Amino acid sequence: MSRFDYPVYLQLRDQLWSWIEAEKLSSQQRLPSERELSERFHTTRVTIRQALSQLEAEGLIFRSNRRGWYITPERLRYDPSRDVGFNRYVTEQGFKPRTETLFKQLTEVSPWLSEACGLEVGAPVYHIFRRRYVDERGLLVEHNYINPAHCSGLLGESTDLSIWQLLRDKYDLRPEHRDIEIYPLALKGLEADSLSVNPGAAGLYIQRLSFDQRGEFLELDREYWLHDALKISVRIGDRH
Amino acid sequence: MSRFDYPVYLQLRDQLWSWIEAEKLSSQQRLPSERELSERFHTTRVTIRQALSQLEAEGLIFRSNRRGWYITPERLRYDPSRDVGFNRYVTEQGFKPRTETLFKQLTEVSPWLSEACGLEVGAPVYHIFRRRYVDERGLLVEHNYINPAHCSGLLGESTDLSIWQLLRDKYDLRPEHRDIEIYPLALKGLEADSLSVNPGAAGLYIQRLSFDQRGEFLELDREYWLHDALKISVRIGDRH
DNA sequence: TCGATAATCTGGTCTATACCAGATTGAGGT
DNA sequence: ACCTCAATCTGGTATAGACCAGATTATCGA
Repeated sequence: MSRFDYPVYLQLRDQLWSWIEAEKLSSQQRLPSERELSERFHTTRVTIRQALSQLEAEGLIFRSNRRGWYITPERLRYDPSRDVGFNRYVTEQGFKPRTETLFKQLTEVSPWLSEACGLEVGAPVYHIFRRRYVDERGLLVEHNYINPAHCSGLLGESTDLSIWQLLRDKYDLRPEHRDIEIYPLALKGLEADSLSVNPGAAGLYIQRLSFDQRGEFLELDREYWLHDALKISVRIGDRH
Repeated sequence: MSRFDYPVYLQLRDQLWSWIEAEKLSSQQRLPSERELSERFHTTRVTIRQALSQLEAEGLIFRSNRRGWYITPERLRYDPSRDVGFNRYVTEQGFKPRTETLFKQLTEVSPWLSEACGLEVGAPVYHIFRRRYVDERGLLVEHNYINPAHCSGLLGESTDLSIWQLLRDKYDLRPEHRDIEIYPLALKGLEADSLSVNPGAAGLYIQRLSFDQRGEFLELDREYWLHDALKISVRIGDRH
């Protein structure tokens, strides 16, 4: 009952999968080099790479720039509708969070940002760019564009923790409603570089546009996640 | 100011992008064959394929099994929290919807389904498997698992339209709350075959677990979308 | 002991070629 | 005008080899 046309790279995929299970490789452990694998499985490097890419697409393994292939950790559960800080929900799930602020600046509203948030082109806006880690693997980068109207001096604060918490506790600002957009995309340019992945790597884009109690634009959040890093989980229509 | 290490396949990507713009190729139009492109751009087929894969990952083009490369249509906007049928919101956006029921059957609750929905293993459950098209491109396949308790005879109805509408109008069943899960995955097996894509093609998984007015399990919906087919758009916390 | 440097290892890119299977096209026969 | 079947075109898979640049490791000198 064997399928004749089952291609070699898929057979290799299966063998690699079994091998990983047998060796009980766990999160963040490294696989042998491509050259070693291609010898061990009697094929060429090109074909072994096809099999590895397959497992990468399936989220079992990931590559780290010119260092090797590693076992992908469990997906992080994430609810973009809840106003809970990154650090908190990562910790809740038993992982170790870390946030790096790559830059923060006061800048001017660009045309596309104006389109999205309603502020006039050229108006002042805070722009924060951060990278977030879980167990020391960089999972996403995030652009925050914040309306400085009611939170001047924000950039003087530490932004390595929750911006949401900062806005609430220090400036009494909280999102009243939000527009959320989610879609798969290819990481490239700044986002790919910041996450040390090759251009074209699969990613997930999450955008949150928040308005405060007054109905004014509060914040635009643009998150670029690795495709294998998260599982979005939302509960809707529950009163509890 | 040229970057020395900008790889050929990314240069080709840029050239192809420009070429597509210049030719004003539009939705669903076909590109020249890989062999022709590799001659035209003075490179090998392997490298041109890398460039094409890049554009595929970015969602500009898609491949149709051994037929060629085509321009990807605009993404469909989709709100999984709204109880609006597929046909309606596709039409609203100016596209042409179509649904194909690939099979429907009364079957038994499997262990993983029991885990998800709370019904006992072996209990009866309706299982419907459908494929959905937009402008004659198959964008997703969908498994519906429905609790037959309050809608016996459902399988006798036509399931090429909205199941949600059927449940509401004929059986007075409506989802009261839902648990939604979303994450990127690789399409494979039945789902990849049904969408005529290669195993490992990037996809988006959307699961909706619905409970009715009584708090009883109503329906489990598992959708497998092409990665470039949709843009999820949700509004949260708005009273309008 | 430490820091700089050289050797080595890794995945990333690229060429050239070959054959296969599914999809499409075209020629011929009715 | 239609069907059939062969030729052809397409992307999919696979081999064998090569060189590059970044990352890591080993070595050597201060």
